[in-house]
Amino acid sequence: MSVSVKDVAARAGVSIGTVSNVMNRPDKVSASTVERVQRAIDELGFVRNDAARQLRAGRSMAIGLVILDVGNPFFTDLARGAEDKAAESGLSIILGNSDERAARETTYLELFEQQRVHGVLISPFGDITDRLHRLRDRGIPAVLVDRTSADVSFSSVSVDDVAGGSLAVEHLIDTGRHRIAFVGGPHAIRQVADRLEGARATVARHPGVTLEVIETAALSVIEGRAAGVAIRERSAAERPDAVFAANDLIAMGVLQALNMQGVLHVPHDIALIGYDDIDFASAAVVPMSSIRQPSAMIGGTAVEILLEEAADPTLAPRQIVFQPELVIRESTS
Amino acid sequence: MSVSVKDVAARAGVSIGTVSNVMNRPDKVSASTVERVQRAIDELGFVRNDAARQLRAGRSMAIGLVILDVGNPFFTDLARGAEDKAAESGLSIILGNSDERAARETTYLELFEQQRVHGVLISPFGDITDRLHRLRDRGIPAVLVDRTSADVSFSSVSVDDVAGGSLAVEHLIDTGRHRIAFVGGPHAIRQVADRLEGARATVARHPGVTLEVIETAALSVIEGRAAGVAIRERSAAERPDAVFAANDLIAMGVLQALNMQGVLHVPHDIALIGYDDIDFASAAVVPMSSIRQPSAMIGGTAVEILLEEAADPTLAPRQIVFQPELVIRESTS
DNA sequence: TCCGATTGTTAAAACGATTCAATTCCCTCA
DNA sequence: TGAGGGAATTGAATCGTTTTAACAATCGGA
Repeated sequence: MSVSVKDVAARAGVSIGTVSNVMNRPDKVSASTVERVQRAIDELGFVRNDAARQLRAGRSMAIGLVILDVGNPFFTDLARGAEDKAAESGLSIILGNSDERAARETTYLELFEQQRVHGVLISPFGDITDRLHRLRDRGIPAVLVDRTSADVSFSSVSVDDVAGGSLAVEHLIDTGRHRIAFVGGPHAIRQVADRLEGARATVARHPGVTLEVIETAALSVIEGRAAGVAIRERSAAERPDAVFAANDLIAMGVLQALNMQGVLHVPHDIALIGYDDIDFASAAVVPMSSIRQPSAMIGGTAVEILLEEAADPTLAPRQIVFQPELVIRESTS
Repeated sequence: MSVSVKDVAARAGVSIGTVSNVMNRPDKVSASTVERVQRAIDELGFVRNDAARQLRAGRSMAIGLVILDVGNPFFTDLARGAEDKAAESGLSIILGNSDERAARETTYLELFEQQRVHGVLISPFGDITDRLHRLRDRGIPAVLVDRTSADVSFSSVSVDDVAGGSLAVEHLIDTGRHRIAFVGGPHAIRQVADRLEGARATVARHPGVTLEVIETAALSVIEGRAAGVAIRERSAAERPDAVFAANDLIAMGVLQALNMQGVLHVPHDIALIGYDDIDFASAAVVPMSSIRQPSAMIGGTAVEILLEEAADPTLAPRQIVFQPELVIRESTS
């Protein structure tokens, strides 16, 4: 059925070892043989069997990447950064979407383990340190992305979310807001918790400013909209005068809800700032202020570290932390 | 280093064949043996080697999916639909982003061929019919997504883009517009060409209505913005009074540009309608009218067809065409 | 002419799981 | 009691590639 090196070797009148050499170390083979084998390959339409190569090599040329949400441009940008960097070394990325569900996260890690991937990049949701240790014991390194590791034995590439939370709230206070609401969740997600922590710390430094916390079940537009509706329906006295959303999707949902009846106006009645600075933030009903993260660079850097650790497993883990950046647009001015 | 069936067999005191049976046909093995082998597996932390399984099986349990742009929510929704459906049969999806570049598209197809994937779903960019035929000759079926195949020997799942184009322009004309501009490109992308064709046909049926075509280099927010700036800078007499964008990303870019100086107002000065109805469309500066496509269902249906063809290669190819739906929002009222 | 080095090529042994024909064991029934 | 049958298990072959040790051929130098 399928054509193998054996067929190529027969056709070219050489041994299968030589065919392999032509593909992997052409310099070890005489020019005339290379040419002959190459012609046989073309004529037969031979395509290497990756499974066989992997079996022999002991590991695959793919990197597993698990992200929290494919619907979030922040993560797709991150994935793109990772993909580009991986391609430079001839590796490919297998993308898994955990969708903020522990079961799916585990499923992907099992899959990657079975595939003997080159390494794993993960934006963790559940508690997976055991699994990551197991992977490492098997020679598969892991790097956490968008998250500093609680377990410092793993490298991580992240953004200082506490600083980002501060940056956002500081800005809201600077523009004269006093009653701030934080919208986002679940708090089990470290990024959310950190952003909230930054917000809390900053509020604490400013007497007279209050912080209300509205927890959502997920970081999605839908959840944001629900929270926004709840805010809109309050009396003016009970409403916050500013909302800090845990990410831009939540922020867009909140914005939609506030805007819906035309009675509340952003930023006049309520200022709004998001997080991630996805492309769509600047195109929103009211162009949204946000906290920018270097998403593609996070992905690229994570791949770099992963490859270094794959090459030398004794390397000490590193924690790379990028600084976020405030982007001011109409929603807070 | 790594623990294999052989180790498990030794530990459990059975042959490797039995270990394999425990994993694949437990009913063929006595309960006590199953239990003993299972314990050995757990104790040793055995994980199946996928490469070896694949090598033996002849093909992998993954489906390759090539999409035009991961940054476009339409495609990530489609991918999610495909992933969910594939998971039901224990298959996984390997996602490749061609980024509207023929070279990348080819690279992914080569990769999938080497991986002996179960099948390929592709939203084609370049001319790949030869490659797809080759894949099929090797027993790898392919289904085109979001695109009717010019080559009817392949199945496809798509949306009637000509009808969608008509729907959009019909609506613009209904709301009193006469000078319509179509923004999008490259025209080499079939979806773009079809939407334009639908637009043209509709305009032709309405005397007095003109259609101008502005071609962009890609279907991105950036490209849309550039086109929007060009429109904004024209004199009022030369400006169109409506824009039909080939997709929502382009539309959002156009919207940003028109909105920028605050001199032009959507929909008052220029009406705007996009295509795809991505989540962000309703959250735009001016909530955008759009043409909705059942993105997740396209992905799911494509996987279904693919699996059927993989099971029975003699099946006649089918062309599934969904109908698009007009969604009216502020940008055209 | 012979030796050692160099270059090109080969044959065979992995890698780890699956599968299938062959074997063992035990039970039942005539 | 012995033949026949079913269930459980085994052993060996197989998938397609890479790798390595061994071998052959060629050549320059002594």
